[in-house]
Amino acid sequence: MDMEGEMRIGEAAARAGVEASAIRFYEGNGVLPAPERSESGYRLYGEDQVDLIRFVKRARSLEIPLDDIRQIVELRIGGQAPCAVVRTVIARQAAAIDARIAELEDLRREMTRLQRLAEQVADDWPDGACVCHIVESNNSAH
Amino acid sequence: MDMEGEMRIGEAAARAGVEASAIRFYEGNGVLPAPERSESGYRLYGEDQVDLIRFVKRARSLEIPLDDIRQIVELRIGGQAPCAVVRTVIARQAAAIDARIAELEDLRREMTRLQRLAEQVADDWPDGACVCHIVESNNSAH
DNA sequence: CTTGACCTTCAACTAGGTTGAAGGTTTAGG
DNA sequence: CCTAAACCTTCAACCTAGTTGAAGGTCAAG
Repeated sequence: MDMEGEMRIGEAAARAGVEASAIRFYEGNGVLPAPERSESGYRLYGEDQVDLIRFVKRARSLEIPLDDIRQIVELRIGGQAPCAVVRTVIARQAAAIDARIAELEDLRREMTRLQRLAEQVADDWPDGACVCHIVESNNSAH
Repeated sequence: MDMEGEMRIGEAAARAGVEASAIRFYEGNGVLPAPERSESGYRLYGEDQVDLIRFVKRARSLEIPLDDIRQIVELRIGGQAPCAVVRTVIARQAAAIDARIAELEDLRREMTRLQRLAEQVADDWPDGACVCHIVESNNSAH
């Protein structure tokens, strides 16, 4: 019942929904283990490896850093339950996302302020008014 | 009245609030013009150059791409009013920020869902329950 | 036996810088 | 005068997370 190594990288990539180059990149960076090779040197993957690739894809779609993913994958491969680490990583990522959203909302408010300022300038000198200085004249904060 | 080139890169950087290495990087990438040099090869900046560096810093703090900033700086140096481009760039950047915020809010909702799922699992099997599969079991969307 | 699809490795590119090595300059103090 | 600190120079490597392309090997079909 040795069903290992049924497919090459192209099919594994298609099944997991990533590009083959991404799989090679993950392997090269220690995120995924080196798979079997055919006699001629082709990488060969089984269903379980495809599951692992899917896991990495899903985690990346949550924008979790590869360093964190690598840790979790290592535990899984080592046969240990990565639950605690998964919880920690999710919490950390949630916090990072919150922080980034807050940052971007600040920026967005600032952009709106600049746009209103630009309109104002256009109202004051309607004929080809100059908006050039609205960016440099407001170095407050950030 | 030749007051050009009163300071070296360190002071210019300090006055503009950036690192000297960033100024060299901007110059090397055509965002800032090459400044005068002293006999011994040191870069020399005047107040107007410092203003230009401040402008770049301010624009970067709005996370405007260097390509856009370079365009605006080129117009300014060429003596042309960059107003129209500034308006366009601000609008484009505002749209980009909106898009990114929406993306991150989706992610944030997904993280919250995962965290609730993890609690649920912990409730069902309170003694060292396994959360490992909550990430890989939800490949919907994204 | 050739064509095309697939695979291999390695290197370069993306954005926006930071960090460090190896070496030259300037300035203040002894 | 000499030296040590602080400053400057250029160039190269590193960061994230891959993608793209070159040069070449493998394999099935026609």
